[in-house]
Amino acid sequence: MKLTGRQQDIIETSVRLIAERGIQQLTIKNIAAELKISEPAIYRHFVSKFAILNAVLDSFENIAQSVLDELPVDDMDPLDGIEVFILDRLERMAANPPLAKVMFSEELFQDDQRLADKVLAIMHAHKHRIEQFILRGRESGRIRCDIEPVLLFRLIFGPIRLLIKQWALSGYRFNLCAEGMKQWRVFRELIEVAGKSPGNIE
Amino acid sequence: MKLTGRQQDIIETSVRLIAERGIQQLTIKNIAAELKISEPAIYRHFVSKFAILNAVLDSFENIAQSVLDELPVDDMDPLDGIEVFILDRLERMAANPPLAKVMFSEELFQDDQRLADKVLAIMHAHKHRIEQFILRGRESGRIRCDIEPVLLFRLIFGPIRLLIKQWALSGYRFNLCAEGMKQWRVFRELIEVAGKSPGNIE
Amino acid sequence: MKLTGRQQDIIETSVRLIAERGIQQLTIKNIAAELKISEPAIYRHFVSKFAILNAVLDSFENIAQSVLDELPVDDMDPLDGIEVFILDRLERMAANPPLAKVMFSEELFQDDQRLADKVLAIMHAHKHRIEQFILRGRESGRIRCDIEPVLLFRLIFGPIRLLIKQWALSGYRFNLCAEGMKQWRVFRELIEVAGKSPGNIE
Amino acid sequence: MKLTGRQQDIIETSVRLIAERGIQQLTIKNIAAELKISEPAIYRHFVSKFAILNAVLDSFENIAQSVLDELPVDDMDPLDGIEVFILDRLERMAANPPLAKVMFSEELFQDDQRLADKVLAIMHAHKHRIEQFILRGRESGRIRCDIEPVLLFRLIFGPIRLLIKQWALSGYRFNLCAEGMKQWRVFRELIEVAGKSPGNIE
DNA sequence: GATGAATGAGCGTTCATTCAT
DNA sequence: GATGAATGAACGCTCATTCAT
Repeated sequence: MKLTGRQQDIIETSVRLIAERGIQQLTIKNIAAELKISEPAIYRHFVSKFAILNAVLDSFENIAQSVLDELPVDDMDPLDGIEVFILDRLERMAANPPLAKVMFSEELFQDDQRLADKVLAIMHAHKHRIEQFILRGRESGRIRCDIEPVLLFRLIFGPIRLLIKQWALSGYRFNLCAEGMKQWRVFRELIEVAGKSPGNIE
Repeated sequence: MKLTGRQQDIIETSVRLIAERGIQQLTIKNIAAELKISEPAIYRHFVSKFAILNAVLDSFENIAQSVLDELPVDDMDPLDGIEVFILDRLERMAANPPLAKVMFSEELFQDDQRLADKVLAIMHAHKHRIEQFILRGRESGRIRCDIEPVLLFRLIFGPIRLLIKQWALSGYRFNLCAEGMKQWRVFRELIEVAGKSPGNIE
Repeated sequence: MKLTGRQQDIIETSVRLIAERGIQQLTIKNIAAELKISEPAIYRHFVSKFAILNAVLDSFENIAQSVLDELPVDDMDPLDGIEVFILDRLERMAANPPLAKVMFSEELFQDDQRLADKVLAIMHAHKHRIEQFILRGRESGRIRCDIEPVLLFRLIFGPIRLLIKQWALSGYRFNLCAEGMKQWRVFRELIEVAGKSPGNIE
Repeated sequence: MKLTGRQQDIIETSVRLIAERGIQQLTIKNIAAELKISEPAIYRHFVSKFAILNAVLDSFENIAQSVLDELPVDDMDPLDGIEVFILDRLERMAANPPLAKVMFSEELFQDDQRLADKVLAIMHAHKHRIEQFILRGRESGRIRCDIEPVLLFRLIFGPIRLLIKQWALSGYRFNLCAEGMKQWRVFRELIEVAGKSPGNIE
């Protein structure tokens, strides 16, 4: 599944086009124009438009997986793990703003069932990750136990998603990472059980 | 701005088509086929496709405004006001599931700047309402003051939006209102300042 | 299966285009140009190019059936029945020369399995008709019995097909019906059992 | 006009592609794919697609000529000469079934006037050969004289062509040579003048 | 000899929209 | 209030072919 340089160009351009002009404007013609090549040239690199959208989603999947696979998140304090996860997403979005407009827009890929399913799978994997942290946090006593994990997940990620959407709609006019961390930490305090972090004296 | 019966049919059908088959399948042909009339007949009721989408957004706006305009929310406890607002949205979505797939999908209207702006305006009005409640809640001491209103807004509405999206993606397979109220109330408890509800000893 | 006027125009034009310029030149663009309408206009009358080709074959089928259904061929002398059948085909071809280039060109429809099957079915129906005559001719003693019916069919129809092809390739430069009748009758004499026609004295 | 090995590969593949998938599927891409080389590589061996089709027709021409040039057909009994000719064609087709689908399909090359003319020339040469035999047969009294040579030609070759077409359309499901010889011989008996074969008492 | 990348022309098809009836 | 017929623009995609490597 290694991508050639041109394939990466095409994916990047596609994400940008969706972000800037909407999915209806994601046409082979527009992609080609952005890359300054002819339309048929696109087909040397992807067999169809579907293949392009599929590769776009694959790249989202990779993004969603990469950090956590590299970090020793399993040894971390679960709340720190969630924080790393969130910060990673925020930083990626900040570094590649079009992502923010596209990545959490499940409706965009509704047109094709296969793509819609893929989007769903990514979303679930995402959720699964966070819930793992939550469960470990409950077991270790770091996270208060009086809130169901599924509700906690929405309380953690819902605001972050909304923040990202606001950032995109605002034309990227505020500091996403700073605001995002503020957003997360204010909630973290609400659910963190004080004095239970290892080595805490208090 | 009164709509004829046929106009309402068209709007309703449009929302359903977007929800069920994606915005790319919202074509004059498909709308006409659903309503079992010819394509040119659509133009008797709306001058253009843009006008239809515009009317769809207008209907969202009306939905977003209606309840609050009728209820004496200003005299209510602010937290109860928010609760009424959320419950109203949930009930509307539950009663008209396609709404859930469309109403919070700002990207769908990205194609046309005028529509995108309208979406933004609706979202802002939305946010403004909730923030009014939050401010009153702070003033009256019913809501804890150590969380910035903007963060609170996202903490209240982010999870609800995410829940609605999950409900739509799940094929409407759980009880939206029940789950939504559970979601809201668990957070309400976190931000409600105890002993300040009317009739409480201070 | 009634065709509108425009649909008949399109079929007729299609047959002519295939005949004059080859199947590769049978494009929606060319059909539209011949009819002096735009390409999309074609789609008001046929849902696809496949549907057009299908209708072309249907029209062949009708041609192949029509005469025999109207004539009292069952009461005829079988050899006369075959003669009527052949003459009918020749007259139709002569009246509509493009037919001659297309009707017996099974390869032209090879591109789509459904069309290829339809061609085969027409061919079989054709063959079945002739063989019925042959069998009746054998039973009634009008046709010599020392030649297998299937071989007789090829001896009757093979030369006629070849003649039609030569006529088409020659640019329609000879009298098809006259030559065709000569062709048939010379063979008829070879297989006709003399003195067995009703009322013959000899 | 000597062909390289690769050129022969390309011609052979082309004939097979036309036979199996229709002339519309005879594309440079498909030829290249079959030969497992790249598309531009084809152009090392033929300057254009036209050149390929031209070479295909040349190969048909060679096939049509070869046997008769090698055999002492001029010294043969004319009816035997025709039989050798027919049997040769049948054996070639049986040995290379795609040929059967393509060789007598004049319409396939209709797209280009130069190719269409070439097809016509082959057909004429073909016809000329057989007619030579017929004339010699008449002169030597071996073939009945009451049938015009041109009609005789169609009576001889029409059924064989039809048989070959039926064989191809049937998916090559019967023994072509056996059936073909049966077909020819039943007609041979009809036109052969008895008692004139060499060694017969007169 | 062969390839990867590219292209202009053209394909069948769908789009929103118009117009005469 | 509705229709059948039509259209210019655009769509995703394939074609034969070229060119630098």
